[in-house]
Order: sequence, then structure tokens, then C-alpha cells
Amino acid sequence: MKLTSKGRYAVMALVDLARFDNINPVSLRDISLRQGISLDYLEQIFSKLKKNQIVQSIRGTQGGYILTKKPNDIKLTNIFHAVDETVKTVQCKKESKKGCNGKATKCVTHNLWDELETHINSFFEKKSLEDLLKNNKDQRI
Amino acid sequence: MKLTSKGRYAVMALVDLARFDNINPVSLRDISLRQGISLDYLEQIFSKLKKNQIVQSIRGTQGGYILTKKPNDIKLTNIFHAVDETVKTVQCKKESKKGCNGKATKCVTHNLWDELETHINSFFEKKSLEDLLKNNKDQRI
DNA sequence: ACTATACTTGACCATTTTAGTCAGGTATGT
DNA sequence: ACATACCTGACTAAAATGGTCAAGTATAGT
Repeated sequence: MKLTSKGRYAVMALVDLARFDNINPVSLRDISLRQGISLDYLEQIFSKLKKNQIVQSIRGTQGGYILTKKPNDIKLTNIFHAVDETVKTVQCKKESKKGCNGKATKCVTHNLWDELETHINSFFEKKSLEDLLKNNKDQRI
Repeated sequence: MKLTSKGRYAVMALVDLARFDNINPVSLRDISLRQGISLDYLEQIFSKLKKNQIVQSIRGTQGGYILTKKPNDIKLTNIFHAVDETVKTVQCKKESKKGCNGKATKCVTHNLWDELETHINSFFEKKSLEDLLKNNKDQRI
């Protein structure tokens, strides 16, 4: 199962972006400085966010990134999915197509991880960038 | 975040154990053969399960392991906890005690992982070995 | 046209974790 | 005594993580 700092950085960066993109696009350099995340690493992350139509890029001086949707329409599940933070667990060996570990039948945990994935996604589908913004409105980021 | 095959193996092995410990203790060798899990690896896993009072060991010929509780009283959260499959996510850098990444205030994701952990645990606290046994009663393991 | 800014891409790498293996032990029933 | 089976710790190949580094391309402002 993967849920690491790449996903955390993506969320932090997008919240930062959502707070500052009122007028102008926000550069990764600014986000890097404010959030304390390596610029080179941010570029990797935003490349994926762009491919998944979560952000849009504007090149050149005064360029940067802007959100493609309203913060309320960007759920955390979209963000995690974009940066490959899949809540996908270690699968059974798929040597035979119907069984696990070379057995004829499914193992007892075969469906368990699927249920878990559904359960976790239901958590992240409810949470949007907007929610995180509200929670931190009084705080300085 | 960690949730890997160690936890999956532990669950598979314990379900196997629960099915066969009616009269005699079950040897790891049998579990290893039935479930297709390395014996050496199983020994590591059961060492932890024993430390956490989930199983009891009986040495010598005809020895093996038995459950310390009824399958219905062994929740998956207990099992995962025993084998260090903590649903613990990547923490913020704790350089300063109150802030994240050296900032003065908490980052926006600071409480998010805690909420997630609670959410996942609620899933595993409901599931017991008994539940898994029922779901697979008709199947051959 | 030049230049600084900022996005874009791909290769590379040190460290840590994972998923085991290996080599010895110790206890006990027959 | 001896086979079985638990017990323990050291070791390791491969993968994932969390980045860095280098070399671009596009654009706004002067």
C-alpha cells in the first residue's frame, strides 16, 4: 500500500496554490519557498497533476500554475490518483488467473483489500481542497 | 503508509490456523504448504503474533500454534498491529515541536493523516477472523 | 533581439523498506 | 536418541522512496 509524502506534498502544494491564485498564476518557486518542498521534486509532482487536468501551466515570465477547477470540485481522491498514490495494496501472485499463490481457489484476503480501497476512497472523496482551506483559514501557511 | 504482504500473510495464516486447530495445534510447516508462504518468513511473523498474545506456541513433536482467543474476538486491527502493519503515514518533519518543515505553524495536512488512520482502523476493528472464515466457508483454502 | 523567468523532460542516485533466506540454536513427544 | 517443530538473529537482493542534476523550451518584458 502506498500513501507517502509525494501525496502529502501534492496536497500541500495545491492548497498553497488555491490560496494564492486569485489573480496571477503561482510559480513553483514560490510554492517551494513557502512550503519548504524541493523545487525539482515539485516539478515532477506538477507534471503529473497537469497530465490529470488538475492544474494548468502558463509558461514564461510571470508564468506558473493555476487550478483548472474550483477548490470545492477538487477532491483529495483526484489528487492522490494523479500522483500515483493509489490505495492499491500488494496483490496476490497472479500466476494462475483464478487462484492465488498458484492455488486453485482465491485466498481469504483476496477481496479484503478491495473493500479497504473502497472504504479509504470514500474518505478521500468527501474531502476537497476547499475543506482544507477552511480548516486553515485562520492559520498562516 | 504501510500495509503490505506481511499483514496479508498474517491474516491468511491465522485464518488457516482457525480452520484447523479444532483438536491439535497446527504447525507452521502445514500452514506454509497449504498457503504457499515461506516457512522462514512465517516464523518471523508468528514470533510477533506470539508476543502480542494472538497465538500460543506448543513445542516439540506434534507441536504447533493455537489461537489464544475465539476467532470472533480477534479483529484484523489486532493482527495488523501485531506485525507492525501500522496504518501510520509519513509524518511532517519534526524539527520544531509545534510546526512542520521548520515553519511556525502546522501544515494543512497535519491532521489529515490522523483522521485517515482513524477511518481505516474503524474498518479493521469491525472485521474479525470469524468474518473471514464465514466468507470462505464454502471455498477450499 | 535579448534576457530573465519559469515550465518541461529525462536520467540518475543514496537511502530505506520489503520480503524474504540462511544458519544456527532449543524444547519436547515418542 | 532422534525427529519434529518452535526460536532467534544475521544477512541480502530487489524494489520503492525521495529526492538531485542537467539540459532543454516557451514567453513576457525591456
